[in-house]
Amino acid sequence: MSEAKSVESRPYHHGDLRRALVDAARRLLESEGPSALSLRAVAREAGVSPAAPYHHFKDKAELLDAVAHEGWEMLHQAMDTAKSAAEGAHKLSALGIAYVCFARENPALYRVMYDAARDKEALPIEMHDGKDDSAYCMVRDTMVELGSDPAQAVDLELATIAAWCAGHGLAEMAGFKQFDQLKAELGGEKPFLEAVFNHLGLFPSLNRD
Amino acid sequence: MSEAKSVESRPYHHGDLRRALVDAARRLLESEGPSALSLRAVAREAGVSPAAPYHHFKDKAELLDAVAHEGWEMLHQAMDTAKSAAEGAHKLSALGIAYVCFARENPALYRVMYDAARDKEALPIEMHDGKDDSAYCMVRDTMVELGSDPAQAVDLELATIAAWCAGHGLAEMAGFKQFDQLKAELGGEKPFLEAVFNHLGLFPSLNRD
DNA sequence: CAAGACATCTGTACGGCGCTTAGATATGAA
DNA sequence: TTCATATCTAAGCGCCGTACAGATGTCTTG
Repeated sequence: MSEAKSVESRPYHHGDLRRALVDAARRLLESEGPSALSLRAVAREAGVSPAAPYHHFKDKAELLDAVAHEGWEMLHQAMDTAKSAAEGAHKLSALGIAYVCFARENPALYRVMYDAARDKEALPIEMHDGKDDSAYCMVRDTMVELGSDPAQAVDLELATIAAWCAGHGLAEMAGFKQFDQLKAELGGEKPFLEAVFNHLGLFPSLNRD
Repeated sequence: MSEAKSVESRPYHHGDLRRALVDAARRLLESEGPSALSLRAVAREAGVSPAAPYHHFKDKAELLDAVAHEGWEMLHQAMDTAKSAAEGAHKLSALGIAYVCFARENPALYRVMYDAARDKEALPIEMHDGKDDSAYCMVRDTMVELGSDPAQAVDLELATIAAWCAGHGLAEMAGFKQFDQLKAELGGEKPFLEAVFNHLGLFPSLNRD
């Protein structure tokens, strides 16, 4: 009874269904794509009845929110890693590249993430220790580290917005067939992405060196 | 029999149902939003049975394609008008503003347009007289008019892509709540959009004056 | 003008969907 | 042990996209 079956907190009589449902959703998302992600299919994949998820999520959107949330965490981590690996003025473009690469490597997940954002009309803001720890905030912080004046709050915010919008746009369109030839000429997708970012003049420090 | 009932080409016995369906879809899109746009609802709005649309469209996606197509035409026209109204170096940012404003004023339509593009993994290319007459092409042409070297084909294309991606990203995110305060500080949405575009350094001619 | 070919539309049906409700079952606290 | 409560199942509602058979109107051809 009191013995822990697997890791921690197995609150009730079926295991941790909430966790299992999110995992099942991510599995389906990868294997079948976003259009196959029905609540019933997720329940099926998790081996429970179609009504079971409603004890853990108010509705389908709330389940997708949970999936999206994990996506944002993954994106944040990917950007964090890329920033650490880059040097000085390259940190900012490294963030952009990491952002777009994440979206391109996880297209279905990225779509769920932004569908949720569009519905809520807001990017997710993740607070840790009372501080905004979102990926968006990370871009702004990096701009300051690279020389943007934090006292010029409006300019700083506008530059961050411009950068984020460009990243999102590129993330959604990098796979479009129109660009196939250009990608081939430039030697693949990653060089293509870097080249596009180099044509964005929003990073003064980028243009300088 | 040979008398024209309304304008031209009334091919058959119910009128021009294809036209009526697209109109009904656009009406529903405006009044109820994209989530209410079911094939059955469109048929209902047009006053026909749920199966009738299948004689004019292969499936729901094809109907939405037709709606999206009209959206792209409207966007193209809005951009064309804006370009004509602007002077010299301002033509490019005028295009960007017009693009984002169109998306913001027709959010549901814009969503249908890009959902279709994402599914096809391609922007629509509209040919007239054998020439690419798409809105995307219009941006590239404008860059050339403003001094970009058409011989540097790769650079020109990259700059166009960067500009388009930034426009799309901003179009999707301009309504996010995170930006409400900033928009208020800047005196509304349009000044906000202009400010973001000014922070995109992709337009050398923009930065110059 | 008659007759058949054809395009167009309706009626009906199928399976899947999101979600609700009622009832079964297991868990944890008194 | 009892009982409230959390969790899950079974069944069902109305909606969806789509298919198909048949009715109805239009056009062509003789």
